[in-house]
Amino acid sequence: MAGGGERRKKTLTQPSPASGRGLKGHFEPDAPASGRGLSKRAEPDARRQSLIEATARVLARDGATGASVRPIAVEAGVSPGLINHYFAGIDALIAATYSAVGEQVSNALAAAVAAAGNDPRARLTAYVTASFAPPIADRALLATWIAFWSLTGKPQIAERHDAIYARYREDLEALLADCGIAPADRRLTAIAITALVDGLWLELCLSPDSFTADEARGLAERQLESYFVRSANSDR
Amino acid sequence: MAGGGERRKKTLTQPSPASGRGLKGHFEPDAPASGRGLSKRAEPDARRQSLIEATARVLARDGATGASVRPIAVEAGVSPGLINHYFAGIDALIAATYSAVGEQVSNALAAAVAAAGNDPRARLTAYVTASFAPPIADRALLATWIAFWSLTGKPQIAERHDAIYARYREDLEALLADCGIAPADRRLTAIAITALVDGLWLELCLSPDSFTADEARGLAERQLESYFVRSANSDR
DNA sequence: AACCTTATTATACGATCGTTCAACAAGCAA
DNA sequence: TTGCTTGTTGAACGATCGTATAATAAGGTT
Repeated sequence: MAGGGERRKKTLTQPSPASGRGLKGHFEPDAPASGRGLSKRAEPDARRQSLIEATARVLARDGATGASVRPIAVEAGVSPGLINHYFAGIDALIAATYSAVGEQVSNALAAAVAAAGNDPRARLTAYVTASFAPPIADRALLATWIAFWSLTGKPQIAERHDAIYARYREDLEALLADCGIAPADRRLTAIAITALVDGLWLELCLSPDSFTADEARGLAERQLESYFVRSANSDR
Repeated sequence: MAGGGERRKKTLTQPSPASGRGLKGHFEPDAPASGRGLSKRAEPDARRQSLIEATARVLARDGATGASVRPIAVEAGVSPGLINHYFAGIDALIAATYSAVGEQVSNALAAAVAAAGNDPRARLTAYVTASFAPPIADRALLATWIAFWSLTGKPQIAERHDAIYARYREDLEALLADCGIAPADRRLTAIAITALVDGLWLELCLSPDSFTADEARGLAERQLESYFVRSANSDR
């Protein structure tokens, strides 16, 4: 919508006085911004990934309001124009970051399950309580997540949200199945557990003084127990 | 750095063609924005209230990103400068709106409880399930709430959040007490119920296709039951 | 009437927003 | 070497952000 299309012919024809190399001067000669190297002519995939990671860091640090083109470019050690070379716009970059962060969270949960051994109940508990320990229980991750929620008005972002949450519930349903929860109960049980965990996680990050991570873990475990008690009663 | 600061001198020196009264032109002559009258020299308290309500409407419509001075002023049928006359800044206005909307929600829940009659269990159920019906279960209200969450980095907003949630849990604890939940259990029970309801409410508003309001209500009711079953067992 | 107080408007400022684009630079092919 | 492709820069645009402020308008007091 912004930016014209014809005015440039005259304006920029004469080269600007000091535009030899540009960016370099603002940073350490070869290590831009925050440690990421990648200063020149990166592999397209690596550059895309680096931009996504920079966006995630900015979202975690400054939330939705701070995640604008220039700060992200600075964080990535790159000029602002480059973002539009790799992504259709800032919204597309943020959407891609949503998917990437969602994947990371998913991996962290999977790791917690894997570390729990082979007992189905232990694996389920691990999956559920992982949200109350690092790296999930993290104020910065919540800020990132809220930023995504605040953008679900755009269909592009809403799609990612649905996909990420659907997968979360799918994983949970599989774990419930391994624990012997009846197929007809799995869907709603997964929804309830997801909601409880989300709500506890949200409030735990938002105002950590109202209860502790241990209390949250205890509440989630009790909720799980109640499903098995009920299931045992109705099965018999 | 961009845009320059010198070109404006010319651009804006001549007043915009139709700026006798300014805002008026966009709307009905004497009923600015959305029905609020109050066009000139209002009582300070009424004006403050009208600005807060306009902010709430804009937050509901456009979320956190859209809640900036000018759109709010348009919604209130007022010039942008007036906002800084009544509030220390846009952040203060939004904080005040948080309190006001929190109060409204609180009132809506109280009304649901009052409508439920005298049976303590019915009153508790009404309080809990009111979140899955209008006016609470509303995409626009969620957008408002997410906007507040996204600002909890600022201490001013975080305080309001803590106060609002503390009150929510207090009310819930009182209802639990009426239902005979042991004093020692009330705090954590209230936290768990709040979390479940919040999580269900969040996802119900965010992606309404994953489950229905009725299902959410059913899940919340079952959770309540489980607390009474447990309590009955341990009491006897 | 003249005066004072204050609600309100309208405009301006400097900063920053997302996007565009001509120019520069790096690597590869011929 | 010369060309060609393309990653990359830096500057500019128009829009909009939050805030400040001089001028105007309204109401009340004397």
